[in-house]
Parts: sequence; C-alpha cells; structure tokens
Amino acid sequence: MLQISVLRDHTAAVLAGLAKKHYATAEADVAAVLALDQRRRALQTTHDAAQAEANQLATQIGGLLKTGDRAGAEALKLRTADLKQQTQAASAELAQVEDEQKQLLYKLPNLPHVSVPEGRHAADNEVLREGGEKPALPANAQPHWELIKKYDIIDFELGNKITGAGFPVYKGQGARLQRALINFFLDQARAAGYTEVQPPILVNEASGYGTGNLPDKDGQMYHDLKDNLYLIPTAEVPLTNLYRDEIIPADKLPVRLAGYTPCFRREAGSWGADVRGLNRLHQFDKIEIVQITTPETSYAALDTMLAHVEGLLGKLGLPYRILRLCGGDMSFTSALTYDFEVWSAAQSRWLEVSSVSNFETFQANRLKCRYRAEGGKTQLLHTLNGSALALPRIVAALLENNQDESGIALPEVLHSYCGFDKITNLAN
RNA sequence: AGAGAAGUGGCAGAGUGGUCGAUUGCGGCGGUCUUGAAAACCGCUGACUGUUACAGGUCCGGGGGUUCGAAUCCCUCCUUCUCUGCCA
Repeated sequence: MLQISVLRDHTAAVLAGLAKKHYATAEADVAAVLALDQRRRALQTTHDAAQAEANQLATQIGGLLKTGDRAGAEALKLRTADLKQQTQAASAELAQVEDEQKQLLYKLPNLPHVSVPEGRHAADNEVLREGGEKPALPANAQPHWELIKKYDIIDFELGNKITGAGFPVYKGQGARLQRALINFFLDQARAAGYTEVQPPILVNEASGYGTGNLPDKDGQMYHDLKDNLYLIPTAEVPLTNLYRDEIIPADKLPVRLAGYTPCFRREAGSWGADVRGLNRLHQFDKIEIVQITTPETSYAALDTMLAHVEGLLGKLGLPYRILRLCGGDMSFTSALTYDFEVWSAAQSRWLEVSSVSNFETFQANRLKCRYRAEGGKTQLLHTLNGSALALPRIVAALLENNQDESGIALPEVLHSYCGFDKITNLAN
C-alpha cells in the first residue's frame, strides 16, 4: 500500500509511476484519494475538538460531584449530550471515509523504480544478460513430460487419483532429487548469510493482507473457510509477516531469511495448452529468500540476491537469462523485479524459475514494519524477496538438458545430495 | 474438546468507575563523579494521528456496549497458562 503522505507530497511522481505501470484510472483514483484525505482530516479536527471539550467537561463533572454540587454537575451534563452527538456523527463519517480511502489505496499498485523499462507486455522486458550454454540435443530428445514417464520418477496420473490435476507424485529417484535440491538450495542460502526458517504453511487473514496477497489476489489462494486460514502461495508470506507490527532495532538489520515450503496456487483460469507437465502446478516446492533492509541499502541488497540466484544456476549448469521486467509486466506490489529464466532445451523455450524483487515500503507500510532511524524517529523499512529456487521448472530443465541414451546425468553439486549421479531405468 | 485463571509500555509488575497514557522496578539513553570503567546519584525513556510549531485526539489482547466519564462494569471473539480428555 502506498503511503498517503507520498500521494500528498509527490502527486506528480505518483501519477507518472502509475502510468508506467499502465494503471488505467490513475488520475481519477489519486484525485479521489486526496479528496477523501482532505475530508478525513477535516472530520478528524471536528471530532477532536468536540472530544476535547467533552473530556474537559467530564473532568469538571467529576470535580463537582466530589464537592457535592449535584445541580452543577447535572447542568454540565446537559451540554455533554450535544457534544456526544457531534463526536458520534463525526466518527461515524470518519470511519466511512477512512474505509473508502483504504479501499482505494489498496487498489493502487506500487510505483516502479526509475530503472524499470517502459513497456506493457512480457515482450517489452529488458534482457539484462545471459549465462551458461544451451546444449545441443539429439533429434530424438524428449520433453520432460515424456522423460518422467520413461524413468518413472514423477506420476501425474497418481496425483490425479488422490488429489487432482496439478498435484504430481514424485517417486523413487524423482522424490530423492526433490529432497536433494531442497537441501542444496537451503545450504547455499545459509552459506550466503541467510538464516534458515521453517514457517507454518497456513496463514491467517492479517498475514495475507500484510504481504499484499489480499485483497487483490484472493482467488489465487486456497482458503480453509472453516478456520479462515490460507494455504501459502509462497514462503514470502509467512517469512515477511514474521516482522509485521515490529520496530526492528537497527543493529538487527538487515534481516536475511531463507525458508523451504511447499507452495499452493489455485492458478484459476491459467490452464492452457502451454502448461504441460511441470510447467505449472497447484502444489510445488520452493526455497525463498527474504531480506528486510533500511531504505538506503535495499538496492544493494537486491544486487546480492541477484548474484546469489545467478550462482545457483551456474552451479547447476543451466543456461539462463536475467530479465528486468517492464512496468506493465511487473507484479502489483513490486518496485523493481528481475526474473530468471532457464532454457528448456527439449521444449525450446525459456521457463521462469525465479523472481527477485524489491518492494521498497509498499509491503512494509501494510505490515507496519519499521526501524528507529537517526534521531529516534520510526521509519518504514524495505522488504525484498526472491525464489532461490522453485523446483519444478528446474527439474524440467535438468531432465531435458541433460538427457542422453543412457539416462539423465545430474550436475556434480547434486551428487552427494542425491546419493546417485544419474537417473536411469535401472535404479530406484 | 471440557473446566478454571489470565491478557497493561522492551521486560517484570501495580492499578476495580473520575486530573491514569497509566505507580514502581529492571533494561536502555544522557549527565555528575572517575585517568577510564564499575558503583552511586540526577534526568530522560511507548506507538499512531495531528499542527509551521505548540496544543489537541486515539491506543491498557481485538471488536461492540453501559456512563457526563472506562485499563477498571457488561457482551463477544482471539490468545496464553493450569487441570482433564484425545493424539503424531
């Protein structure tokens, strides 16, 4: 959520930012927010003045009653009735205005960083750089949805039976590869200075609002209505919410967390021809890294996160590219996002495996996540996160890029984690 | 899940209708003293909103109510603790 003070003090910059994000009704919405804000403050003043007088009278009445002056007290009481009506009327309208203003503010996306390229679609994203080498596969190379059957390591049919589409069952070497990747990624994150955290994978409504998943992406989360809990779409939600309503001491900054969780996404309406196999799932595993920093250091922190993810892909030997997302393709909450894509050789397409973002104060404002700046004033922090990494598409790329007649050769860094170095028909 | 108790400032812990946004202790910050440190003593020390600044307003787990006036009384929800039950 954008800060109202920013809208007030930097209206032109806000409008320019919203335009870059292709937010259609910026002019009208910002004008409406500012009008509501003016009304809100006027009501607050009215309310406060009446309340102040009422408070004073109440004290006087108390004094009169103490001295036994009942008549005097009753006389004053007559005046309080009118004041009470005033404060009640003002606070009722105030609540309404505040709610309207909040609803409008919830609708406004975060403002993009200056480095965000202009553009509306994925095609407008800027390729920052590419790394690794695309393998030359034989003509009879197979996509991963064939390979997983051939080696019997991931079973969609079984998942269909016990749950439904998008919930695969990992078996044998497939299951062991999952576990290996999780451990590898967690160890790498720890070595890079992140504290490992194992959070709950159901969160309450307040947490959903804190990271901005509610109310805008309500339909994307699985919702347990009985207990009003949500299955997390990413570990970002519980990890960032650990610091909701906190004033973090300066010497505890930056906060660096890493967590592995399963992630659950309803992906309503997004199932089409190009989401075969592991390309899009309802449940998948991901290791997420989160940082909370001072405003001055957040972009340096973003760079270190970028380097960390790039290092992982390098160690896995996967060809990748880094995109700087354009204004129209960025998420609602982000100020700057880099996407990592790996080359999936048998599908001849890039697959997104990581998204690394700086949210600046957009999440922190809702979270009320602050620190004490020089001079003792509280100030909003910056929150950042990134996938490091999401497993399914990594697995897809590993399978496709490393296939040959004898099986699938795994990158060396995974050998000790897996307990085998090659996926074959023979093993299990 | 049932019965009982409780939720107050960073922590501990007073306060049961009226100058209480809150006694006190610890912790923290500043000062005096000291070569320096400790001890001792003195002062300061919650958040939000609002104002050019002051003032003012709100917040004692959340929400609602009674009253001229609520941390204090009532309702409701949540959480924690103890006992019982169940269970990996």
